[in-house]
Amino acid sequence: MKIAQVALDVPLDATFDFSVPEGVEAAVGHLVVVPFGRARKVGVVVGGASRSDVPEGKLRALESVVADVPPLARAEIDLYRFCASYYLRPLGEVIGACLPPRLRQVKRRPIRRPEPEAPQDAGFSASFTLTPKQEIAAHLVAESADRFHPVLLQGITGSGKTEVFLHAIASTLARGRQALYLVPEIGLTPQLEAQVRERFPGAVIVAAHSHLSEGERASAWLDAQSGRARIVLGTRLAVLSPFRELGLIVVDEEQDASFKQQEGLRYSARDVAVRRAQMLGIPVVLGSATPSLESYANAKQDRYALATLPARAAAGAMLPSVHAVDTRVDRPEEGITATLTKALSARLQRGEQSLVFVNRRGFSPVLYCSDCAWTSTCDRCSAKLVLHLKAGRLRCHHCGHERRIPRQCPSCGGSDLLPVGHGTQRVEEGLRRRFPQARIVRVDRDSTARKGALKAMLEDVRDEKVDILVGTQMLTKGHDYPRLTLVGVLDSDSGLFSADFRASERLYAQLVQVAGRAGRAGLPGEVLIQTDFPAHPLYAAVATQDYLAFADAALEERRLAGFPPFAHLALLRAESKKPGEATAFLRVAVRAGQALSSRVELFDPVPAPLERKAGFERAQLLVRAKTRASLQPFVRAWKAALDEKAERSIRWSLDVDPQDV
DNA sequence: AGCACGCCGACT
DNA sequence: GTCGGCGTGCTC
Repeated sequence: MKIAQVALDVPLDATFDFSVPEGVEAAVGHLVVVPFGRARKVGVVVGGASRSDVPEGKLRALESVVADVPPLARAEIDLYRFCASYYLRPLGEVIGACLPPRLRQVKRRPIRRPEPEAPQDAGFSASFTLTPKQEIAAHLVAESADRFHPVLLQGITGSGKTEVFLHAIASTLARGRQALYLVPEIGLTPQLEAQVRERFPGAVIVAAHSHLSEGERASAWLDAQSGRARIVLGTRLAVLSPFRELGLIVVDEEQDASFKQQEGLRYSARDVAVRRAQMLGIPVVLGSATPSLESYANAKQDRYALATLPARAAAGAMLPSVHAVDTRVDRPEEGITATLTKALSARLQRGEQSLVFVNRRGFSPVLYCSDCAWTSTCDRCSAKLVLHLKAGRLRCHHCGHERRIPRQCPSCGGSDLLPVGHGTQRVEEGLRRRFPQARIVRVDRDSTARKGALKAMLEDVRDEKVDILVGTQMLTKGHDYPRLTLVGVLDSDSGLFSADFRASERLYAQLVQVAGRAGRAGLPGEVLIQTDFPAHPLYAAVATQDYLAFADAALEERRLAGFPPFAHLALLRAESKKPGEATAFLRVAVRAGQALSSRVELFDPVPAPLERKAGFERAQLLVRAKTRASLQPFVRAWKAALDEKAERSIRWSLDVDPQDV
C-alpha cells in the first residue's frame, strides 16, 4: 500500500499519513484533497512511504489530487521545510501561509487562466544612463549570475538604488530567468509598480501582497509558478512564492521591520530571501540607505559584497542641511518651536512645501485631569486611551476598545480635562491656528483608513495643492515631492533611550529616511529636528549622512554589549489571563532551559513592552547564544520541553531572531 | 484552529 | 424539563 505524507494548515506539529487509492498518482509537491475530522481539506504531499505508523483504523484514503494547480517543485518544499525548522513551526503552517487562500478551498470556482501567449519581450527601456558608481554596483550584481552571491547596496536617499535594481533585473530577464523584487509595503509605493511596468513594457509583471483580491492573489501565484510572470513585485509573503526559473532576488529597504512577520510563522523575509538565494545558487541584492547592522556586519566580514552609492544621482541635487533645534531653549508650543514656525512661514511665502513628521512611537495625545492628575487608560491593556477629537472618542490603539470623551474627570469630578502629548491631530490644529491660510493635510492611520485616501492625499501633494503635510511614519517611505524643501521632526528623542537595543538604529534609519524627503530636485532642503539633546552623536550622524561612520560606532556598541550581530537571540513570549501565571511559566522555562544547555544564556523574565493587552498579562524572556549553530538545537529541544510543561491557560510562542525585544 | 463531547445555570 | 456556557480532547 502506498502512503502519502500530507502537510495541512492546522496548528499541529505533524504531517498526516493518508493511503493513496489505486490508480491515483500523488507525488511530492501535489496538492491533494483529504478527509480530515468531519471536514475535507487541501494539503500538500511532502513525502511518501510504503507503510505508516498510524493504526489501520485511523488511516484514511486521500480523496483526490487537485488537477488545476501544478505541483510545487522540490526546491520549494525544501525552502518550506527550512522555514518550518528554523522558525519552529509546523510545515503545514508554512505551506498554509504561502498557498493563496483560494487554492486552499476544497470547493472553489475555477481560476481563470490567461490564454497561451507569444514569447515575451524581455526588453528594457534603459532611458537612464547609470552614473559610474551605479555602473559598478550593477556590474557587481550581474557578474555572478549563476551562483549564490549576496550584495549589500548601501546608497543615500536619491542615489538611484532603484535604477541599479532595474538594471540587474533587466540582465536577469535577458538570461531567461525570473526576478523577485521585495519591498516593505506595496500600498505605500504605488509609484514603484508603475515605474517597473514602464521600464519593462514587454514583460508580464505581477504584484503579490495581501491587499489583492483572492482571485488576483491566486492568479499572481500561478503566474509566478508557471513562469508567465517574469517579475514578481511583492511584500514579505512573496518570498515564499513558487517560481519556475528564479534568477535574482532584490530586497529593497532591507532594514525595514515589516519584513519580519510578527505572529504565527515569525519569519524574516529578508533572511529567507538570502537563504532561498543560497539554496538556488543565485544572486540576492539587499538595498538600503541605512542597512541593518546585521547586513552591514555581513558585508564587513566579506560574506556579502558591498557596493555604495555615496552621492545623489540627479545633477545638482544636494543633501539637505540638518539642524537640531534645542527644545530646552526654544520651548515648543503645541509641539512646534519658534525656529520651526519661522522656517514653515518662509516656505509658505516662497510657495514651497513642508513636512512635519510626528515620531509618535511612545507618544500619543491622552486626556489628563489638571486637578487630580487622572489620565485615561484602557481597562484591558496597560496602555493610555488615545484621544480622537474628530470621532469624539477615546480609543485604545492596542485592543480597539473605545468610549466617549468624558466631560468631567471620572476620578475627582473636575472639569479641567486637557489633552496632553503631541498626536498628529493636535499638531495639525496648532499649525492651522498659526497658518490659517495654509493648505494642511494630515496623513496618519486615522486619516487614511478609507480606501484610496492616502493615494488621493499624495496626489494632492504632487499637484501642489498642499502646503504643509503632517503625519507619522507613513510619510517617510519612498515618496518623491519635488517642491518639498523643509522637514520638521517632532518628538524625536523617544528613540534615544529605549530599552530595545535596536531603538537607536531604527531612529537613525527613520530620520535619514524622512530627511531624504527634503530637497530632491534642485531646491535645497532643510531638516529641523526638535530635541532636548541637540549634542547627541546620533543627530550629528544624521546631519552628515555618514552611514558607515554611524554603523561602525553602533556595531562597536553591539560588540561590547554582546547583542546581534555579535550574538543570536530568541525570545520566549507568554501571556495569560491569570495574574502572575505568565511570569511563573517563564521562570519554569528558565530552569528547563538551564538543564538543557550551558551554551546559551537565559535572561530573567521581564514584563512585555505592553504589559497588559486585551486582558492578558504578558511577559517575555530573552535567550542569547554566541552562534546560530548553538541557538538552533537549543530552541528546538526547549520548545519540546515547554510543550510538555505549559498549562492550557498560557499562550506562548518562541520568536527566533526577534525584531522587537 | 475547528469541532465535537460533556457536565452545570437561567429560560420557553 | 431543555438551551447553552466554555473546559477538554482529537484530528492521519
